[in-house]
Amino acid sequence: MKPADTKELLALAKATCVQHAGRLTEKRKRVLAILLECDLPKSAYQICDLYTLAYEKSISIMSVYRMLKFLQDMHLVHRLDSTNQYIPCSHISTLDFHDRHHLTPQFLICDRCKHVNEICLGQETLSRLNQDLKTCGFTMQEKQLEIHGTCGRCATLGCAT
Amino acid sequence: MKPADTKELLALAKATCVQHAGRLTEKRKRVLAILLECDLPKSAYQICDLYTLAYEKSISIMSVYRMLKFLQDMHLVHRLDSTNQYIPCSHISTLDFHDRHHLTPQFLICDRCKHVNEICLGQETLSRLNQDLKTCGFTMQEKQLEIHGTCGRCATLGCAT
DNA sequence: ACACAAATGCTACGTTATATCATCTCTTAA
DNA sequence: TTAAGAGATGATATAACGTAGCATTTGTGT
Repeated sequence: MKPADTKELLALAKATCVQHAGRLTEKRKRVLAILLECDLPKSAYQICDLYTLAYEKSISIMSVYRMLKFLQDMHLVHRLDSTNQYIPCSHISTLDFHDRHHLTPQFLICDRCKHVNEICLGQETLSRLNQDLKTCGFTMQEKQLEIHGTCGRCATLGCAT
Repeated sequence: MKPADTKELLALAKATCVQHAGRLTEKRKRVLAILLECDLPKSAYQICDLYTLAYEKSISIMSVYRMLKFLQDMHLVHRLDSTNQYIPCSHISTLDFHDRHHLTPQFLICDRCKHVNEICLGQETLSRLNQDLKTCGFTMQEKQLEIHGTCGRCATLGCAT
């Protein structure tokens, strides 16, 4: 169920980096590639291990964190604060940094199978939510929302935890 | 801007624990008291330090985690997953465990002043949100939502980060 | 007083993350 | 083409967050 080929996505990522004066070095590209090939979100330490396995060359955890930071700055990777994990952006193939949608993603995190679905809530729902928050004087940040629950597949299968 | 006296809240907490077959021991009470006296959310390690300061007796971090776990089970304390911090429940003075509202709080976290406001979104907003998620096949968990942004006070003051 | 369960102490360990300084590499401009 | 400088990576140390497992103490009911 991959939306596009990893190679293709890496090429697009490269273009995006060039546009934004960032260098998608070989190692940074490898870290992104690892995430793109994963079905599930990974921790920085897991990425470190996968890197060593895949490229037969170890990399320090420090470097991994720095590369993840870079990829986040380029909007190619998201960090899930509620689980301390990282996933590739679902919109690499359609990256458009003038579109604010991509800056305020919502993540549906299945607590059973751990899959994450990056979505954009309906405009109406969002404005209704913002309106609610406004009555508290609160302004929602242009920041992701992490919603935990059960995905359709797991609900259907009725699979155990 | 404390909604009620700490002593009073501790008494209510005690009653709640008794109702639910939990023992609010002296140490657990102290941990809760520390949180009740704080304006801002605290990490487990901060609570550990505050305990030592306040009671001139050190406590192991292990114990703090266990006490926090107990207080969470009693719904007296919430953990903020996005920041690894703890806050007292805002509803201690009105605790009613038959009311599902208290089981699905939303937290408005100000990224400037770090204050947290525990709210309950309007029923209409929530159902609209759930409806949106349903189109993705997703079912939201009976779990808190942590929303980051700027509180009214900070927005007014225009204070810097 | 005894027996039992719950709570706490204690030690060790595992995971997540950052600080700092050294080294390497790539780009640019003289 | 090479020197200078910025950016990227290496390497080491340390801080922050969290759990496992077993020993000891405390509290409750009989």
